Formats: sequence, structure tokens, C-alpha cells
Amino acid sequence: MSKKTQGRKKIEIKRIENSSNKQVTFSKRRAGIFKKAGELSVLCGAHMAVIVFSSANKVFCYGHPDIHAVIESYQNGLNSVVGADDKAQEVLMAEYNKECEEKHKEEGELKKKMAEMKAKANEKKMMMEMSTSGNQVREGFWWDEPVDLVMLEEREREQYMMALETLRNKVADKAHHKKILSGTIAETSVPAVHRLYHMMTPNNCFGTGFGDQYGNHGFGI
Amino acid sequence: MSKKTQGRKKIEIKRIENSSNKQVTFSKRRAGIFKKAGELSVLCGAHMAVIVFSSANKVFCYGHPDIHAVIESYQNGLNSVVGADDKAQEVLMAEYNKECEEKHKEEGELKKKMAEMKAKANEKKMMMEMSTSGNQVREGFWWDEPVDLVMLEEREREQYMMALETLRNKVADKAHHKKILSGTIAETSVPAVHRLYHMMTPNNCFGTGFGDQYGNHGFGI
DNA sequence: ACGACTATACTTAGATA
DNA sequence: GTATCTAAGTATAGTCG
Repeated sequence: MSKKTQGRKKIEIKRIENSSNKQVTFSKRRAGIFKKAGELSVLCGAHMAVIVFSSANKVFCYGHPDIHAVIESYQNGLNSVVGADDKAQEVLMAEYNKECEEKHKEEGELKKKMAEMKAKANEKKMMMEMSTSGNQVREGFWWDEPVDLVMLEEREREQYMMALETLRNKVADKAHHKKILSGTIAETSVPAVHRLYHMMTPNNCFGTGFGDQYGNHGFGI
Repeated sequence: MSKKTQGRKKIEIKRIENSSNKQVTFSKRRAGIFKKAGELSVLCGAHMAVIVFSSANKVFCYGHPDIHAVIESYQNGLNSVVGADDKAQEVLMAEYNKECEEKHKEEGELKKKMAEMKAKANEKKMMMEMSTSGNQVREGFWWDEPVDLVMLEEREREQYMMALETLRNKVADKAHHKKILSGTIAETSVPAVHRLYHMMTPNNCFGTGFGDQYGNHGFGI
């Protein structure tokens, strides 16, 4: 019998012109990279940040242990702790890493709670979509899709933000960590953007995305 | 005849305890991620930034079309251009993307020049290493290894910095782009770090790393 | 547009030098 | 610390529902 598919074909690494093909490839490969990033973080304890803007300017990101902290470290070269000598820095870093590990464990619980809240939001979103269009309902994982905070009831939204903030502050809100990490949650570092929403990726990702409440690939700024 | 190797074994995704094993895995997988990132950028025209800190706090990064611009976009949500309406923003973004493409082409030439300069630096580095130790000479690609600017003659170093800055400013140094991108090259955003050096990864990466001139995995800042 | 499938291309763990 | 090799593990291009 003949083969069911041709299987994977070799492709040249150059701009994909076919737009829908490009969109599919983007989704698949983005997911692949985030998975790899997560694995590297876990396997090697590497701190890292990945930010991806789709060609439609939608943002996706991954960070371990905390994307903002990683970016800040990158930008400051951990310079905010200058003054201490190398040994002191080493000690600080050891403590910091230890706490990151602890935080890692706590994520499990928080993720569950967040997942529940997201589920609620997604239900509402589904219902809205069904009532506004004939499109099929999304079935992907919650973390693959930005979730509109707008969709959450005010109180649920607050809970969600709290959960995020708590998680973030678990590590950040300590005297010496305040020197390494600064700012609180996204609102302070990502000011006044209309149609702001938050998204998460599988592991430890606190990112910020821009788009409209319909999930369009609109010009999301 | 028996098999030469066992081949790849399945591993659990959990912290690798064996330190040298971890180091090897880190290098391999980091390279893998950067390659994937480069492919995603090219295939889908995605703007992206990847920052990785090794557990020894060495930094590696990748950015397309410009890591600093991507980070800034992420942090600001392109907010610096607020005031304009959506349509105007769309036009700006189209222009911006177009210029990114142009810049992309110019990179070819600049890369050659930089490669030459790097080659000089590497020669010197090799000679130093040979005279100070019996270690074998590095044979990897120049972009895989941070290069000490210290190793460059003052004038060459200046050329190198100029090349980087020119490239960066090709896009950044326009009236409306000044609103989107800001700052110049690393020195301004990564202040006074001892033993500062620059590194590049295969595609369009302008990053900054911290370490000593011997490439040690010291506590790098 | 998205998910499942599957043959194939690609990545990589472990061993070795 | 790195480079290379190979078998086996994974990611994914194209296709179909």
C-alpha cells in the first residue's frame, strides 16, 4: 500500500511567502523553542528570557525564573549589586538561586489556581465567540493562548493578578533581592497600553501581550 | 558486529547533577535554541530576543533584528509612539519592518568586515593562549565565542564598535524610530562592568557578556 | 484558520579522543 | 574545556478531516 503522507520535507531557511503556511510554521516552531527553552532551564538551571513578536506583532514570551528579572540582569549586568566584592556576590547569587528553586515548587499550586481561573475565562470567551460567530471553539491549552483579563470578573481578575504578583514577589520582595530585581508586576514596567492582556507559557512565564479582546492578530500596540 | 555507540538515550527533564555533563548539555542545547531562533526569525520574519545566563552567570544572547530594540518593544509595548492613532502606527510599523529588511541585507557586508576584525582578534588570542598554556587552540566558529575587545588594537576596536553602532543606528537613527528605539550601543545600557566584552551569535545578535579575558566561567560581574 | 497524523529531517546523549 | 561520531529520540512539513 502507498504511504499515507510524504512525511516531513526539507525546507530552505528563508522567508516563507505563503502567509497561512507561515502562520502555521510560526506556531509550531514557537512552541518548539519554548519547549526547548523550558528544558534548558530545568536541565541546566539556566536563567533565561525569550521574547517573540509574530509578524503581526503579537508577543509571546518565556522566562525562567522570571522574565523581567532576567532582562534586568541582562541590561544592568547585575550592576545594581556593585559595591560588594566577588565573594559576597557569589553568596548572594547562591541564595538567590536557592530561592528560585523554592519558588519553582510553589508554582505547581499556583498554576492550578490560575488554570481554574483561566478555564472560567475561556468558558466565557467560548460562549461569546459562539454567540458572535460560527467559528469553532478553541481547544488548545490555556497557556498557548493569551487570555483576556477583560473576560474575567473584576474579582477574579484581582485574584489572578494577586497570584501572579505573589509568585513574582516570593523571590523579588527581599532586601537584597530588591537590589537585583525591581519594579513589581507588569503594570509598572509596561505602562498604559490599551487592550492589555497577560499570557503565560508552560513554565514560569510572565509576559505581556498586546492585542484586542478577540484574539485578532491586529496591530497590537 | 556490535554497535559503536548506544546512541542517544532518553533523559528525564530534571536538573542535571553531574556538573561536566551539565556543562556539555548546556552548550549543545544553547546552540540548538539559538539555531532554532535564527530559523524562526528568517522563516517567519519574527522579531525576537533570547537571553541565556549559564549557571556560572555567563550571558549568551540572540536578537533579531536587534536585541535591544526587541527588549525595549517588549517593555514599552511600543508605547513611546502613543498619541498616534492605529492607522498611523500601522504605517510606522510597516516602514519600520521595511527598514529592518534593508538592514538585513546590509548585514552581509558588515559581517564580513567584523569577521575580519574578529579573525585578527582571535589570532592574537590564540597566540596568547599558546604562550601561556598548553591548551589546544579553539577551533569553533568565531561567533560562538565571546571575543575580547581588549584583544583588539584601540583603532580596530573603534572600527568594530563603529560597525556595530552604524548597523544599529541604520534603523534606530530616524526621527520616528528614535521614538521606538532609544539609546545607542551597549555601553549606555550596560554601564561600567569590569571585564566587559561583546559576543555575537550567528544571526544579528548584539549582546553583551560578562566574564574575564580567559573565557573562564568565573562569577562574571 | 486548528488538530491529528506520519514519514522524514533534525537534534542530541553518551562515548570517545 | 571541546570536537566528533552514531544510534536513537524529537520536531516538524505536508496532508487530511
